[in-house]
Amino acid sequence: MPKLPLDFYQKEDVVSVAKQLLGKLLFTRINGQLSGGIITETEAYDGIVDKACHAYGGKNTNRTATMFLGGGVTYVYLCYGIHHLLNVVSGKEGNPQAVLIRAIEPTVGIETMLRRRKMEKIAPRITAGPGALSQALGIDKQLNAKDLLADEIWIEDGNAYKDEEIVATTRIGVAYAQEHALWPFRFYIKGNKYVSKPNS
DNA sequence: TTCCCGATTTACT
DNA sequence: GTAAATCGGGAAA
Repeated sequence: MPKLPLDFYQKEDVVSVAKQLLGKLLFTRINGQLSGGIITETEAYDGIVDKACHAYGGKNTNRTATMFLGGGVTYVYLCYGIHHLLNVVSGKEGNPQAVLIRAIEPTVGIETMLRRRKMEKIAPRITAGPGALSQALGIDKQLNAKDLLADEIWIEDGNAYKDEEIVATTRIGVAYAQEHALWPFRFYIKGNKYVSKPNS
């Protein structure tokens, strides 16, 4: 499958990008180890107007500078001192929008993922959840601000899902964002097992 | 420089 | 169901 083109990421509508990323194929090649799978769950972070977004209010710091880049690069950061979270930056340069990749369904390099996660057997929890997904794919801060059209981490075209096959609900872990925590910016594929929280 | 806290996961009680 | 792990960013001083 071909990689997604730059203009896919540079659309200004981050919610639409988040929905379209469902069913696409995310891959990493770390130290020659290829692994990846189908994106099953995403969340949108809508730049300066979104209290849950790190760049809310136009906050541009060492960390958030990555989100101000043009769409088509990664934004990886450490959360709770333990977990690396993978985002895809979208929108035009200067507009700090991003899509958090929360879960994938593994298709390639499953042995590699099992080893990284110290698991013996495949189970949905291997890549269901943003911290778990990053660990399985070998993602850490070294992969921040990488070009998604290069050969270290990239996304290929795949399935497109219709609205009725997508569930839209509230984001997770952003209660501090007050009323914005209620925005239905989390999307996942209906019925898929590789989703970070129990379907409801 | 100090202090507080997080876009989470996992191991316990 | 609840809590501990763990470190770097960001705001205050």
